[in-house]
Amino acid sequence: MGRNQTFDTAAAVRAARAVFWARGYEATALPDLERATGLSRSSIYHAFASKRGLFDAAVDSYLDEVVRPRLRPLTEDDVAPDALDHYLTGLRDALLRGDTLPATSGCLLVNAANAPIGQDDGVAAVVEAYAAELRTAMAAGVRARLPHLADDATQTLSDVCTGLVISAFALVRVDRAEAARSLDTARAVLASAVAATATPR
Amino acid sequence: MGRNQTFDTAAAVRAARAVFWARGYEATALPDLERATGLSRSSIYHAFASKRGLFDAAVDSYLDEVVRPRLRPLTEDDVAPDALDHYLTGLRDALLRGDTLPATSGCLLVNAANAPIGQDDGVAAVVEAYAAELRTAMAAGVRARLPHLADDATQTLSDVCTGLVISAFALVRVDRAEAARSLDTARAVLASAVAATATPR
DNA sequence: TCGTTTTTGTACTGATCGGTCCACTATATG
DNA sequence: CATATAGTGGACCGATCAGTACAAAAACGA
Repeated sequence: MGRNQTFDTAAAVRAARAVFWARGYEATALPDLERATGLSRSSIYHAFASKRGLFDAAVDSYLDEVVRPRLRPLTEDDVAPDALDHYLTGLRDALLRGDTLPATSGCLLVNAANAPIGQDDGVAAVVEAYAAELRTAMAAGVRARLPHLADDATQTLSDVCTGLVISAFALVRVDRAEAARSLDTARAVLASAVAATATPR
Repeated sequence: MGRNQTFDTAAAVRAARAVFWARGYEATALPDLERATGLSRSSIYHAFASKRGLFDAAVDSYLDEVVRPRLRPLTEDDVAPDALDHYLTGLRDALLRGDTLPATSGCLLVNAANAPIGQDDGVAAVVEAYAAELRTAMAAGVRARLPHLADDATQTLSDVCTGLVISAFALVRVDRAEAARSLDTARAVLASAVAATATPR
């Protein structure tokens, strides 16, 4: 009983997500969100209770629709040997590709971590979990490429990749070339580890 | 002729710097700056012309009084072999040391890069220059430790250190342990490069 | 003493912020 | 039909924002 919702919630969240991604939580004003979603303020508050509620929905959708799809080849049951290299080159290309959101605005969550909203316990927990997810995926990629590597070397290598991915995100907004270099460095480290294992001197 | 300035400009900038560092440019309000500096709004505008002017002064003082002193052992004419490891452990300890500004708020410039103020060309240029300065210092540290390393390996190694330092800064606010891990990873990579060079198999 | 500069206090501007409220219309079920 | 929910529009709230204006006081050199 009662009227059905006419707009697509997921689409509205995606539109809001783009604004939060590009401008950050604090700098995004209600009129921006009304414009992006095509919804009136009343509808926004009806559907999401608050600006913060919409942001939380945007973060969820960011993880589900942006982060995890890109990470999938590294999180599935069997991981291809070149999956990690593909991830790094794919991300590199994305950061260099014109005016896309990743290129101009990096990572929604890394941005949030270094903004006032990052001090919020809930947001901090999400970012922390994201970093852990990233690190697990990197480790899977390293293991797929170098199955016989010692555990501590595997961990160091995946921590290197994780850190360089994060630093790439932290730098894109200001220096796209430096961000790409960061990802190339991760690939170089990986390649030299492979070379060292394949042809021990 | 005329009254002399009674307050210490450098001290006022330091006080403002701490607020910008902890809260970011956008979230810092004029009353915050009045409280921190002990100056009235009139005096602030008289001395620094604008909030932005004070921020620029804070950034300069951050580079001169925070960044470069810590980097000095790596930027002087002759660099000690263990200077880079000292830098990394020193930074690691600073990020873990209680309620200091680096531990709670990371790096003023990395924070600025991921905030709306980072879109400003002037600020972006400063952050870019900072990243370059960091990378040069890391390279000097690597060369001091491994003088006979090939050029490309030296560059990769210093890029790894630079990236892991940046990622540590990008994560402290949200996950102090992960940030420390990032710096430990840099040290581990460095150590294994040393081991590989010292005892080639 | 006289001008000059520093510094403060206070009040103000115009704009924007997130959020609320309400009246109204539209569409669904029963 | 009644009733419940979806959605809009617009006015409004109190708070806050960066920045300005102005007068007064305080400390300096000449």
